[in-house]
Amino acid sequence: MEFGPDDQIDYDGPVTPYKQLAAILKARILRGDWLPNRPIPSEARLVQEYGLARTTVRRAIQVLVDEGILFVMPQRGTFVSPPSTPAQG
Amino acid sequence: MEFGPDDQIDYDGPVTPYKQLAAILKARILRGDWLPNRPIPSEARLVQEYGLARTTVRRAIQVLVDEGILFVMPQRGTFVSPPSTPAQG
DNA sequence: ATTAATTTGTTCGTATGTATC
DNA sequence: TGATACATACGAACAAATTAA
Repeated sequence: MEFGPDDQIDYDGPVTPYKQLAAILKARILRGDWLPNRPIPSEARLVQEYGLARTTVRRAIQVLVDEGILFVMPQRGTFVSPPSTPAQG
Repeated sequence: MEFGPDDQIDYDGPVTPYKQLAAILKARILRGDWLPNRPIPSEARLVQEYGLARTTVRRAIQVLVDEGILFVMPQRGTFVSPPSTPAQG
């Protein structure tokens, strides 16, 4: 068994909370909880939902932004990136 | 009663303090004081608790890390390794 | 047009760990 | 032994743009 993205944060675990949240959000996206070009819950909402500080939530989001999974529209929200369309095959 | 890892360090004994501490920590882990994937007390805490220098504490921890009993997550803490599950007998 | 609420952006301070010198 | 660096987390506050009423 290994560390997987549950729905709860393990504060005392070896994996930092922001990495846990990043994994959780990624899993939820892949699961289809939020669709491409659709916003994920606001930072404030995620703070509530997972009981984390906003800085921690933002760090998790930044991870997924760096991975190209999310993109941010300032003052509008954070959205699920559309599937890569290389060459428009 | 036999010779075993007590809770106190014998500075005048034949066994070096860091080896004594390693034995103590190992005993406490096997006893279940700290569970798998859970952090053991911080280095600073162990320094206080056993009255040892930090270098000594770290040396003791390194022994158990080498034995696979502990693993360190930088900037996070030192954790008890999960039980090896070979073949899941 | 005003106002208020929402949402991301930014910064500061405090605390806790290990890492390093 | 002591000091500093680095990574992480929480809390709070404020700015700026957007949106809704």
